[in-house]
Amino acid sequence: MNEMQALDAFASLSQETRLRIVRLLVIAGPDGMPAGAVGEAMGASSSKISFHLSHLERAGLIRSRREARSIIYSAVYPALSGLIEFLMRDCCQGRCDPTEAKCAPETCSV
Amino acid sequence: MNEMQALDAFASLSQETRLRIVRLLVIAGPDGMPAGAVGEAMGASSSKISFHLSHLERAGLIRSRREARSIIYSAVYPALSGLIEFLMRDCCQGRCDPTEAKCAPETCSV
DNA sequence: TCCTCATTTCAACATCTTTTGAGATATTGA
DNA sequence: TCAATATCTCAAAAGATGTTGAAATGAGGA
Repeated sequence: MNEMQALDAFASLSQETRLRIVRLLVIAGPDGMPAGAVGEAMGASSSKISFHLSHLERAGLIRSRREARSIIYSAVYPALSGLIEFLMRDCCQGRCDPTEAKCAPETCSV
Repeated sequence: MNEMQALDAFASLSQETRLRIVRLLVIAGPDGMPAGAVGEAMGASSSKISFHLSHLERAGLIRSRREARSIIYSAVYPALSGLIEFLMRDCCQGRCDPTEAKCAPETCSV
């Protein structure tokens, strides 16, 4: 995960419809769900959903596969968890380990 | 952390200067650093830095305290780590625990 | 008190993002 | 092959966000 990827990912997640789509797909699990079902869950037009789904896919947060007539979208879990790793990298100049537990900078400074 | 707070946080992190400020403050640790030093590190005008610092503070990702003439900014760690918790909530319909370790949905579906 | 330093505020402008609706494309079953 | 279904693309309009430079505020020291 580099800065540019992180920026794209955060931009993707900063939009209400897209954040909801990601959470829906996180809950759905690795099998994912078809674009149409996502659209129905969001109550949004197909072009709107398509726009947001490709935005999320370009950012690497979800991916798609075709299955018969449908295109199935699913969450890319490592991309999501990689975001916090990127944010917390070098936390407190390396004096604490944010991957071990919740980063507790009170315990690692001075 | 609710949806609106998460949207604000992600929007804050989706801008290059702001993402760099947060990473700088994460590395700086809980003591933080004055606005002027942040601006110098970014090579940006004071009004630009001030705009982005208040954006981040409004989103709850950083906070400030006055110390003599300077205003010292520091990262709010729980707000940062709360972001992934929010994203991963109910992951795979609760069949895996994303806070325990990296969420491994391969092991929790079907 | 007055001056200086550190930071914030403001308004105008430029730029980027999202929504809309119409039409295009791809896959399957009759 | 044709019709039906599922999804995507595109351009224009609307809306949101970031940048700039000048002026305002607020704290501390002479």
